[in-house]
Parts: sequence; C-alpha cells; structure tokens
Amino acid sequence: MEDLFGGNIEEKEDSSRFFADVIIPVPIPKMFTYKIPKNFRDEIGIGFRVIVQFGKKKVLTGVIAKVHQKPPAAYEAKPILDLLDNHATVNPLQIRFWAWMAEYYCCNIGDVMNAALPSGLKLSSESKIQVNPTFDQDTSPYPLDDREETLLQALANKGELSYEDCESVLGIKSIHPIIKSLVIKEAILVFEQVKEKYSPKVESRIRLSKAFFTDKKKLEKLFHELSSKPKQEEVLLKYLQEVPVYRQPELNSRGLEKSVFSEAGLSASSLKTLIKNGVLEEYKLIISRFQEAAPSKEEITLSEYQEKALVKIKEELQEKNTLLLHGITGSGKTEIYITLIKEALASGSQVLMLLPEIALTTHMVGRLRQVFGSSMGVYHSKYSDNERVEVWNGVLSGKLSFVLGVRSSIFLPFDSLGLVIVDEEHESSFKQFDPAPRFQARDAAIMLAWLHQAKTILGSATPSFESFYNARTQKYGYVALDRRYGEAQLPEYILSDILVDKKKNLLKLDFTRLLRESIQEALKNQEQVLIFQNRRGYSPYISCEDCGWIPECEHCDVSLTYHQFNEEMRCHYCGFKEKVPKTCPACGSNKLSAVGLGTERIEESLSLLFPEARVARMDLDTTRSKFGYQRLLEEFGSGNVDILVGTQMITKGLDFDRVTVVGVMDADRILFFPDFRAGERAFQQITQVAGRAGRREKKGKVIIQTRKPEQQIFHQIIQGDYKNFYLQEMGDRQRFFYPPFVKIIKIVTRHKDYKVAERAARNLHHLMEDIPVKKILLGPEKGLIGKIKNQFIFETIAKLDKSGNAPAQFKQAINELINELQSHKDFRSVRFLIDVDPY
DNA sequence: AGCACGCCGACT
DNA sequence: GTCGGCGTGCTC
Repeated sequence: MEDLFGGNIEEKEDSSRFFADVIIPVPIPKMFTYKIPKNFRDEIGIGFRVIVQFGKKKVLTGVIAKVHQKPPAAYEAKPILDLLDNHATVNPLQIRFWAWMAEYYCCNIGDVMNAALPSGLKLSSESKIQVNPTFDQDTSPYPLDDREETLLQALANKGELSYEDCESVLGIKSIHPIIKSLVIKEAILVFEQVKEKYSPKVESRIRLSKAFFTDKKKLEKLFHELSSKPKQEEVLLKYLQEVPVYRQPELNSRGLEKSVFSEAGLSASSLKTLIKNGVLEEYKLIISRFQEAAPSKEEITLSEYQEKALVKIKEELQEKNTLLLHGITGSGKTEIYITLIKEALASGSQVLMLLPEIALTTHMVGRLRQVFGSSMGVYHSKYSDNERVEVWNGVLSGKLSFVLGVRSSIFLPFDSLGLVIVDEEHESSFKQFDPAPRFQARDAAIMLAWLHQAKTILGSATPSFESFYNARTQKYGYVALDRRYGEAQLPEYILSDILVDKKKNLLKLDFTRLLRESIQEALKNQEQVLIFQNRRGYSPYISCEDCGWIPECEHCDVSLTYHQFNEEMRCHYCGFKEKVPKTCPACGSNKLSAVGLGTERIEESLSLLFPEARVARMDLDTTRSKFGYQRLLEEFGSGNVDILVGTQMITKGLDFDRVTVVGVMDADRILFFPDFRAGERAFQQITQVAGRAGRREKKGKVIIQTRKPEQQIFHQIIQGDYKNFYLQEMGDRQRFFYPPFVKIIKIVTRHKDYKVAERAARNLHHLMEDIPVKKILLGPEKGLIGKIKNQFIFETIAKLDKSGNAPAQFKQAINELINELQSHKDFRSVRFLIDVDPY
C-alpha cells in the first residue's frame, strides 16, 4: 500500500519524526530545527546527542529537545550529520529542568547545556588537512617552498594531519600562514573532524591463550621446552601462581594486570616473547577511574535526641516538600543524613547531596564514603573531565544512585530522585555568578526535587534568611537540633577591643594582648589555634607614606593586593600582576609600606610573635592544586601545624579536637561591608568559624577582635541567638524592601567606554520604569567595583513583589527592552546581564 | 559567542 | 594599488 508521497506504510510509521528541535551550546535564545535523516528516524529521541553543522564552519554537539513533523516555514532545515548515542544521554526531565532554568534565570538554553554537560560529552571538532585529490605538483602553476614541500610529503605518508601534527612536523608554532598558502595553491583541503573527548581508562592485562588453557598436555610440554629459558619460565610461573587457572578456570578470562610482572621484577622481553609465541595474550580492559570501596555494614546508631529529630523530620516531610534542618555545629546532622539517605536508597530512589566546594574535600566525604563505598559518586570541581563523564555515565546506567557533589551536580542525569540534601545551604558559593546560567543551586535543587516529586532537606547551623523565613511562614518544614552531640561544649566567646589595646600600646602586629596570650597558652598546652581573616594576600594594598599614592589595577577599579612571597602585586578580579616598584612612581619616595591585613601578613606576624610555633596558611593561593587543600588538612590534623591562618576555607569541615582557640582578626571588615546582607554574613561566618573551637572535653575559646565591641550583633552571636538576630534584621529588611520580602533582579550594563555604559544603563532604566509591574528601581549606579577587565560596570536593581507573576512579567519585559536597545547602533556592543536573585 | 561580509587607513 | 582594522548581521 502506498501513501500520497509514494512511500509505503512502514515509512509512514516514522513520518512523525522528520524534524528535531536541537539545543546547541551557543548563547542564542533559540533552539534550531534540523532534518532527521531517514536512517536514524527510528532510533532518535529526546535527549540524544547529535552532530550538526552550525553556521558555515562549525560542527557542534547538540541535544535533541523535541522530535516533530513540522517543517520550518522560513528556511530549509539542515540535516543532522550524525547520531552520537544509541540511548538518551540527557533525560526528558532534565530538558524540562534546563528550560525552566533558562527562563527563570534569563539565559539561553544553550548556556544551560554548556554548564550541564561535562565537556567530555560535548564533542570537539578538530581541524585537519588532507591532500587535495585534484592537486598535481608537476602541473601546478604555483611553486612550493621547502616547508610546504615537507608538509605535503608528511601528508602523503600519513593521509591526514591535525594542526598540531603540522606544528610538530615543521617544528614551528605558526603554521596557519603555510596552511593558508597551501589552500590557496589548491594543494590541500581543510576539513573538520569530530572526535569524542572522553576516553575511558584502560588497563593492559595478560591471560593464558586458549590453546594452552584448554589443553593441559600442551602446557606441560611447554614447560619442558622452557626449562632452558628460565626467564620465560619465571614469567609463566608467576602468572599461574597469581591466577590458578587449573583450579579455578573462570579466573583466566580476567587474567592478570600487566604491571604485576614488571613490579615483580620480571623480564619484560620474556613476557613479550611469550605473547609473540601465542602462550600468553594481552588484552585491554576498560576500568573505572574510581577506586572500588565496599560499603560498610556498620549500623548507624542515633542518639535518643537524633532519633527524635529524625521522627520529626519524617513527620514534617509528610506534608511539606522542603524542610530546613537547623542544626548547630557538631549536633550530629551527618548521622541523620546518612539514615535518611539509606532509607531513600532502600526504597529504590536516587539521592543527591550538595555541598559547597570547600566543604567537599573534608571529613564529610570520608564519613559518607565509609558508609556508602563506591556506590556513592562524588562530583567535584577539581575532578578531571574524564572523571566527570564517568560519574555522569554512572548515574545514567544506574550504577550510582547516590551522588555527593558541588552545585553543578544538579545537572546529572537523575531519573528518579527521592531525596535532595543541600548541606550548608546558607553558603553563598551555591550561587553561580559568571558565566550564565547565574543560578542559585540551592533553589534550583528545590525545583529539581519538585520535578522528581522528591523531598528536599536544607541543612545549616546558620540558615540563610530566605530559608528561615520560609520555615517560619510554614512554606518549609522545620526541625532544630540545638544540642551538641556527645559531651562537646559550646565555646566561650570573648570580644577584644582593638582600639583600647592600641591606646595602651598593647596591640602587637595587629594582635591584641588577649589573643596573643590565649595563643601562647594554647601552644603551651600543645593545643591548636585557628586564625580567621577573610582576605588573602599580604595586605590589601601598598601606599606611599609621603604622597599617599596607591597602586591600582590597569584594567579594574581596585587597588592591587600585595603578595609578599613573590614580591608581587595582584588584582584579585582579573589576575593582573606587577612587581612592586622600588620607589614611588608619583613622588620618588622610597617609603612604600603595606597597609591592611591579609592572610600572608598574619602568617608572617605569627611567626614573629611565636617563633617556636609551626604556622601554616590556607587560602586560595595555597590550595590551588588538586590535593593542596587535603594536604593542608592532613598536616593540621596530624598535629604538624600549631597555628592555621586562613580565609573562609577554614570555617568548613575542620573537625579537630585539639583546636581550643579561634581568633577572628577583624570582625569589622565583615560587618561593615556595604551590602544589606553584611550582618547576616557576619553572623554566619563568625558562628561557623567559632564552631571549630573545642569539641570534646575541653571548652574552646573564640576571640573576636573588633573596634566596636558594643555592637549588638556580637552579643547575639555570643549567645547563639540566631532567632533574635534574625527578627531584628528582618525588621530592617521589611522596612527598606529587601529579600526575603521582595524579589531582586539585578541588571548589569558593561561596556569598555564609560560614557556609553552609563548612557546605556540610564536608557534601560528609563524604559524599565514603564513596565507595568509594581516595582522599585534603584540605580543605575557604578558597580561596587566600577571597572573590571577594562569594562565599566553599571548596575540597576529592581525590587519586585514576590507573589503572583510580577517577576516573570518583568523578566520578559526586560528581555524585550534589551533587544530593543541593542538594535540601536550606539548600544550594539553594550553587554546587558540579568542576574535573578543575585544575593 | 564566532564568523563572514563589507567598507575605510598605512604599507609593499 | 592591497592587507587588515572592526562595525553589523546571522546562525536551523
């Protein structure tokens, strides 16, 4: 039977699968429609990765979002070039999640795809060259120079060369001109080759060949022959010793790791000979990059107190989808998490647990690994791309049903989440600032859980005001753990007045007498000390004592931070660095001095004040390497370090019994930061770092250096009075319209020309005033940092009514306004960024 | 975002 | 005369 188009019924079956809307990893607010070639119409589906041509030159990996039959009206769709998968790499739930994120955070779905897929799952297209088949050197009108000849010769041998190959063939860096010239002379063709970036880890293994394995007589004969070749005999014996194939024949198929032979000091050439003679055979096995670890059988025993909390959590989750677990440091949240995770897994659900990046290398991972073994995937930003692809595939195949990860792990291909935990939910690092998508992983995780009909638990000792507010207004469930686990006692807080000590001349190298004496005593008792200062480098800036000159970044509107260890001044915004000048470039004076306090300088001061102590520093500069953070932690944990100086990093997960003194160098720096959230952050940071002090039998001491000890917030921190602090701050938040009472959307305008940036921002502000939504607009104001990377920055803040669809309406309107502005020639090169819930 | 097409200055 | 600067328009 034939249909109208002359195809038979079988073909009609896939007539609904002519076209596909494809997500392309480019910042364009659209999906693109491609034609599905006949030969994979039956296989293709949502979430499959495909190769498509995009534009004239680019070949990209796309993800199918929709399959349909509607041909695009305005253009001829290009065909999909290839199908990369025989299964969906991304599931339909994820596509919905991506679409939600693009809409909510005002970015392109391609941006979300870029953030979501590990780059190993996106293909790279590599430019390669081949000989032009129509080229004949003898008849060519163009003469070739030596280099071109060499390249053609190499090409004739190899068939094709990548640009890198060309570089190594010619031994020079700039091969582009040569390739260009050869293309013009029609000697070569350039083509794009797509290649899979992910490469599985393979292991060489050795096993006995089939002939010898099945025929024992043959083996005996072989040993007879080998008696004159002791080295080969040794190798074979080693194999039989390690793999007793005659007693357990099934072992032979897996064989033995090749490296075993070399590690045993056996001859590699004898092994080679045995392989050549067909006695042994070598094969490759794809192995996991992650070590196998068996889950422990240990029972988690909860204290009576924890047990009660657990019951309450389950009760609350009957009614509410999200729950705030407000547990002070050391209250035993981890055991409760473990119990809940185990139960969720036992019921067949998947579990995702998010941690801020700096907390992910610590105690918690080790503890969970102990319980869940290698059935738990870990997704960390310091993992290589191959490792990430393996976690992705592990989730996809169902091998990993529990993942512990940083904010980007919300993008893993879960299909049946039952529980999502966000620990340390107040941490600002859950918010991605740059690039798009500018998402808040905690909020996105709640959305993700909702898509899966899963439950979310937010855990923190110092909840974000948003979450606490949601708990108090009954939107979230709420369970508090306000007792420390075991016998650990709450630390004693002492405020130490910097100004008083300064007057009495007791302030030495920025340390008050109280703090110095406390450190001294701790050292005497062989105890450890933590010093917290949220500023890395030696000092925030250098200044000329005679004329007041301060070195500033050439590209940004900030002073350069002085790093003493390499005598450099660095910009923490763009990475610009410069040597410290010998004399002041403004007045020639040589009295240049470092002003202010950074971790490096504190480290130095401590070595001067306590020459017998072993001091270490933990900040971005000392933990850049993959294991830098872990190494420092181990050093400190093993007692090789007496005093640890650090930034935010030390407020997380350090769980050491010997810490009895915690010093906060400059509490005012946190408190007087110009931001409505400064108080909230100060409370969180000081409480968190204080939580590191004194855990078991001994009470810890927390010494806070400040110039304004009378501030009420200190007394609330000291009393652990989160609630009253919250209530008081919330009064201001409500009066002055700040979150969580309003929704904030920040619009950032950037341009290399100050005037253009300002005018664009003003224009946009004007246009925004007419959006028919109840709102308060602030700005445009020069950014906190007026210039970053040579781009001037202006910000406008919109405060919106949270309820109803005002935010959605507003976002849509802004997008239209931005489009309108950008079609104007003056503002074409202006960048507008929308940051939803910027925090 | 890239990348091609297109129109005006300093170089062989 | 050309190489190349980056303004602007488009990508299924």
